[in-house]
Amino acid sequence: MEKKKNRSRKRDAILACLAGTKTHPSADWVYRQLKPDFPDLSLGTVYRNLSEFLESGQIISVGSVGGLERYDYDVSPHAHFICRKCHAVIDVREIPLPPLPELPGTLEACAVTFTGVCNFCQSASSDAQ
Amino acid sequence: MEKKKNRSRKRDAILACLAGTKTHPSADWVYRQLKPDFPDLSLGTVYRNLSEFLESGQIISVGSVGGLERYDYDVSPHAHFICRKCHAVIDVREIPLPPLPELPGTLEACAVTFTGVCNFCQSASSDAQ
DNA sequence: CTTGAAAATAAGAACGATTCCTATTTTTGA
DNA sequence: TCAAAAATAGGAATCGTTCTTATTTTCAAG
Repeated sequence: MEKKKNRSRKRDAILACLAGTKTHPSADWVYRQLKPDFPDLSLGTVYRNLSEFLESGQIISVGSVGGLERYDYDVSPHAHFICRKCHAVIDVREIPLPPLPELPGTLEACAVTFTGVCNFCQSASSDAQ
Repeated sequence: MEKKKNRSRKRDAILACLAGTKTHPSADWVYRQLKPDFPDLSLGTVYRNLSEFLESGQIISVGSVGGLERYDYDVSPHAHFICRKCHAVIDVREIPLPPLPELPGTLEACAVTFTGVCNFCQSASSDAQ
């Protein structure tokens, strides 16, 4: 028996915030983004709603990047490139997944994550020379 | 100019502990594992040494699983299956990586992670019926 | 339009993993 | 044997996240 959900302007705004960016934000980023429009928004509300979106499959988690959980509105299959310097999370498409091997359990999700230094940080550090 | 490293019996034991298990342990697991043999071992020492091993490339991180960072002595290319119920991390081999697309930065590492419910938890929950 | 029960929230306390700090101990090379 | 450098213990501090409780909002029924 699942609980009835009431409408909430703030919940809508949190989801819209995720939908409207490609930055794969953290809870805090969403909070700071919405705070001007919702001066009494609390960080706990952002966390609670993000958790609910996760559970209902409306969003996915990119995992913890630099200690901050990052979220993604795009639930379609794609990979991520994560910069270990600036912690940018960038979509990587056109990754044809290989035929899956036998797994030690039932598969629910698959994440492909590349790590390195993004082009921006790369040129920034060569400038610094 | 890199710093000279002195020998340390505890550091050796921490690395050996990782080398001797396939459970992809957390810092706390390593700590509890070694505490009987090193009664004055402190958790900070485990964290510090794990960080140093990470930085020197002697081990890799599996990422945060259920809020705990998990480490892997096996640095050869392989994937992981993570059970969302018991948080087991299980090696998955024979994943031929697809030809890589153009990436938005320099590639340093690639992680392939499957998520689901492991066979053990699966049968445990069907028993519970 | 009321009204009351359920749902959502704000505010901040609590929690827990990890990092940091400092005095002490260990290691190493001379 | 000795002194400088490295490593550690112990515990405080940090900080992302979760939890608690009193208050506010939503919504359906009357």
